[in-house]
Amino acid sequence: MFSIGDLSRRTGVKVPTIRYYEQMGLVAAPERSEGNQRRYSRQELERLAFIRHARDLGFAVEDIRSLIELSAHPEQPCGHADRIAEEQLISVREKIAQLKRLEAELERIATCCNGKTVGDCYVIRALSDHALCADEHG
Amino acid sequence: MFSIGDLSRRTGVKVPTIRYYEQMGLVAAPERSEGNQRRYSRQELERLAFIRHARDLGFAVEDIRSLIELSAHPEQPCGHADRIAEEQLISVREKIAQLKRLEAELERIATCCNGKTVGDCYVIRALSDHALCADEHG
DNA sequence: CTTGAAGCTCTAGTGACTAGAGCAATTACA
DNA sequence: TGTAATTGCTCTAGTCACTAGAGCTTCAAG
Repeated sequence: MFSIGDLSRRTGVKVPTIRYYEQMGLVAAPERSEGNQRRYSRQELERLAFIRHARDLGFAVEDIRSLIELSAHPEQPCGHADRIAEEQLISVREKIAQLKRLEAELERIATCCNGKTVGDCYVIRALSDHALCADEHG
Repeated sequence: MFSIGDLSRRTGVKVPTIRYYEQMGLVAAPERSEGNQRRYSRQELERLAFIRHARDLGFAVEDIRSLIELSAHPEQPCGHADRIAEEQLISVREKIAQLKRLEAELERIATCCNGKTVGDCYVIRALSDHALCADEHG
């Protein structure tokens, strides 16, 4: 049996976050000690590790809920789980592409500032005048 | 003079967001028509375009507030504006690196699922068992 | 048996908006 | 000039995924 602090240390999920997940129904309400403290089993540790891992990978809490439901029915086809992961992959790729555009523009902005005062600072000018942008964004 | 809707169309910032920026003090409260509707000048249009652009580049509202304050003092050295842009560039690069790690793992997860049912689905297994990860994350 | 860490519940705050209710003003057209 | 559609107004509350703090109780070590 693990206390909520044990669970936190073992999974890297903060204590208030574990309680928040319980409130959201992502993890079930565990047993309690006589003094009303949460006591977790190994199974619950594993579920929390699963959640942690999925959150690290950027899955939304709602997606994680779906994945958990799916894993509770191991006899069903796994197409749905696949689709969730693929959608996540697509959205990660989009974010990367977007961020690379930002990187390019920020590089241009941040490295070209030869002005000495704000009045001729390229950072400010570039943000003021969209025409200075090399590519379209937003 | 522009109505809030004009401003929205010209800058791509949604109407409620413009009002929110006013509340946050990012844009000044504009003149009002006799019937109490907001009326903006070209200067205010330009400031909003600046904000929009900076938000697109991922600057936090607080950073934008700093940049606006800086641009109000064009005689000062621009090192601060530079620093904000450079920090932004660093954080964008970190996000890209992180997302690339996610992409790699999601690719592995989403494309290797040869199972027919959830019970042997790689997506679920990979999320359950961090040991299947090729690299560390989180 | 005491002390200090860890736990409990509850409320409220974060950032950057977004949505909706219930009105008032403006604009386009007849 | 009338009227209907559109746009605007304020205000409150909701979103996501937590995080912080108050004020109390329980637990584990010495």
